[in-house]
Amino acid sequence: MDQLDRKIIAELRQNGRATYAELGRTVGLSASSVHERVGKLEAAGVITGYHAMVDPNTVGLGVTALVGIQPTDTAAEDDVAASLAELDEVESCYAVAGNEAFVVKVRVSTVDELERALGRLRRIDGVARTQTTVVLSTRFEGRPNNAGLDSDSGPGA
Amino acid sequence: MDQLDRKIIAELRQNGRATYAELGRTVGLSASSVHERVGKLEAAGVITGYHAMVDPNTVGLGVTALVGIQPTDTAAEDDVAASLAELDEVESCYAVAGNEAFVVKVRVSTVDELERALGRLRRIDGVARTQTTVVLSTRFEGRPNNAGLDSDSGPGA
DNA sequence: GCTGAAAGCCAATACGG
DNA sequence: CCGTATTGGCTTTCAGC
Repeated sequence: MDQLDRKIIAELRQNGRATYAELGRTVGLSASSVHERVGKLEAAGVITGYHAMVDPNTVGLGVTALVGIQPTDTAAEDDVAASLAELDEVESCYAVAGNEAFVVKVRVSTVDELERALGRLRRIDGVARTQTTVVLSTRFEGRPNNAGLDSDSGPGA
Repeated sequence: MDQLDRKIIAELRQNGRATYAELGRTVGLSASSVHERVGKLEAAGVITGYHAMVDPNTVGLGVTALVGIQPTDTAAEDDVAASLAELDEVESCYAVAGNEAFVVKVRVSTVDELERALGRLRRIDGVARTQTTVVLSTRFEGRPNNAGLDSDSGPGA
């Protein structure tokens, strides 16, 4: 994992469909060298996949909410997480410190759907309470954070 | 935006590097038709980009936190959002309903770095208070939510 | 809007330094 | 670990339906 790898990663985060030839031109390597490096980065689990980003509003997912989940005293967190994973509308799930066991991001089409989704969340075994924060607008999201990919590991590190 | 487009989108969300030929085989179209459809989806803003996903832990970003941001009474929210966007460690930013104006996701290398990042957040003009929730583990994240991409627009819709 | 064909480019592999 | 070479597949464009 040297500077060249970091440049390749940064480029692929920005353009996941960049060709090896393009990447080679950007970082100053041959396409085959880039191919080899990317293969190793994938095998090492650094690059976990490539995905098209879709504007949620254009596919009928205009309502987003962040939902804190308080478990019952006897709940097994892994079981709760597994149940959360089964709900399509739960896009992300974080186990957190604090009063709540999890914070999940939920995306649905309408406020009506949100109500139904929250009902499904509360019906999960081991879920005691939910606390919902409605997202009014997404200012930016999933932005490439290159703190670990530039020359230093972040401001003031 | 018909069923074929939805299948193409679902496929590209899962594999952003799928070739047009592959997509064509999956959905039952020629590569050139897929090419044309994808171009239109990109032009229409449905597909906003393609990105490699990177395991944060492997690039020195092992600490994640969700930070609620309470603005001062006189703060201009757009200015605050713009300031948040200038910080590399802020990966996502949502304007939310409730006590707080924003919830942001912060990713840094260490707890020390988190402390410094929170200091930078609080120093932003218009930020009165922050409330930080440390993420203990990411169970899943950014999962393809195909609620709007399947035949119906979600469970029970 | 889809197909099929043609030209150039790329992916993937193998091999040599 | 990197570069060159090769083969087959793919992208991209365009004519035609």
